[in-house]
Amino acid sequence: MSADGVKQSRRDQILGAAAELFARHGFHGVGIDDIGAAVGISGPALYRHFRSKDAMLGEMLTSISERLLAGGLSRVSESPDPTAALHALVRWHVDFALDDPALITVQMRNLANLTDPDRRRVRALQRRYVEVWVSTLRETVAADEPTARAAAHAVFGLINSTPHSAHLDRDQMAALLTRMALASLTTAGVLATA
Amino acid sequence: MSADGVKQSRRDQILGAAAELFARHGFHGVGIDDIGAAVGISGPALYRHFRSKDAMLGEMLTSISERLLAGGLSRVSESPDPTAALHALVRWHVDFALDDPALITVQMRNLANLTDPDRRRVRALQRRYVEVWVSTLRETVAADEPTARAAAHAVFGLINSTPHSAHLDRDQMAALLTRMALASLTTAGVLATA
DNA sequence: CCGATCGGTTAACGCTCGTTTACTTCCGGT
DNA sequence: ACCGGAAGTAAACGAGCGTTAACCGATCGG
Repeated sequence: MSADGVKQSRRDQILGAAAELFARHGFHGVGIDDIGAAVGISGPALYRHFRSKDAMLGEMLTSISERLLAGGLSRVSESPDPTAALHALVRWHVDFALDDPALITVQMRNLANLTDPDRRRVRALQRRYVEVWVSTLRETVAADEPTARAAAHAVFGLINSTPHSAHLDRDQMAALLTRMALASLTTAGVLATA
Repeated sequence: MSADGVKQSRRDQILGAAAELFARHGFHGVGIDDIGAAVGISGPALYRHFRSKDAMLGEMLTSISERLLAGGLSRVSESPDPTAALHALVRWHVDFALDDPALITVQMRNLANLTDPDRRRVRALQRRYVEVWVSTLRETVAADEPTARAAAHAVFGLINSTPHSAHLDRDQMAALLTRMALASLTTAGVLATA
């Protein structure tokens, strides 16, 4: 058992089940026994894999934020120009939200339930991710920095609305959200400094 | 004490404080003592005004949903044509979100914590509100019904992002959100059925 | 003047739930 | 064959919290 292939899968299985439950019922609305039951073991057995319930949420949100940031940075760096970068960012965020609706929901709603050091870590990562969007926006449309920041948050809200409306199939939903996001950001006069 | 002028103010004061706390820490993250302390009384005194903690959330969300629906219906009925109605709806929702960020946050995040009958009531009201948007959207842009529904939810997400980014002053924020929302909905080709 | 009611207090109860403990079982390496 | 650790279980503990109980002062209509 030198490598961590199998061991990791158990941790990831637990984190996945917990994410689903946290998304549906909220962090405090889910008991340790519920999480255990969701992966076929019962209750305190989870403490063989995580130090505490808080640690589970911490690891979950940290990993989400890291993945978002890493993906955003790589999309931007691989884009030939700022406009392409903005399109790539939108697609990246849309794909993430559609592929992991539970994770996106937990990240949106459960920041407040993090432990203080975990919250600092996660918010630092989130700030850096927002910064990627802000600088890309400032290069593509003429917007002052606070406006670009507010617009970025607004687009996150738009894209992250995915869990609340699953009535379209994945591809149509992706196309719709992408078009709406780009229209809200790039339509002439929307972000321009008054 | 036939009229309810003063008595209502105490209830409303409690509901306002509770909304603020629920928005910041989540329903289960707030104790009955915290709510009491926020209005200067302590703990169980709240039971002179509400049957239970659940009842507080129920009344809060029901009243939000009723206000949203009533406002939406009246804006639409007072508009001369569908395009004006859509603009009025956007303005109405933006104003609501900016004036009561705590209420909007609670409504977005704490539906799951409602009692079963309360949740049924609130979701029925929300469905009717969405329906107002869907029918207005279908009259203004050529969109099939599922697309219009998904677009409505997406715009709610965009507008409701307000609590997460207070870096602009109210009027600039209102103008920005309104422009972004309208652009995402009315830009040619965005909602058109492929 | 009086008594009921309204709004508040503190103390106690009881349940839920995260965490710990003690014990078992299985399996891989020497 | 055997030892050790990984992974699981059931039971107990302890804190937190929603709710109830018992009690008290003020206010106001008759």
